[in-house]
Amino acid sequence: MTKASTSYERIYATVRKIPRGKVTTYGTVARLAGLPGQPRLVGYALSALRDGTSVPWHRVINAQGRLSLERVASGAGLAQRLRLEREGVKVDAGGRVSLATFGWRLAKTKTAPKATTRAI
DNA sequence: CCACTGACGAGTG
DNA sequence: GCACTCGCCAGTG
Repeated sequence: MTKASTSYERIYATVRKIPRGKVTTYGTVARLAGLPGQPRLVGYALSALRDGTSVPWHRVINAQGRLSLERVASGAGLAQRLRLEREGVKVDAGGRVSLATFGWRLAKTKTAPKATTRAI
């Protein structure tokens, strides 16, 4: 991987910075990774990941507050939902998450309802 | 080299 | 809130 230092590394590094109990969007990750306007690359990079990865990809959802994995109708979608709930993130029946509440670096209003980050 | 697809975002109706 | 369109880059046939 000497010359393989693709933007993927940056994306993975950014995703790893996401604190537990919080979620962020592809656009935010792309921006922090130094790839503004390239949210697709984030999704592409994450899709290249596999089980056992040290990257909390399940904390990355789309700007609509929905789990992207549900879109591809994959068993991973359910796994992501369980992982998020396990971290204290409430996931709607439709696979939607309240970005205003659990959005990392996205907290618009003064929401931040106490630290939902409870012991896991 | 060209065309299609894909874990997306933002804008419009 | 939902559906459609366009734009962005990378991988595959």
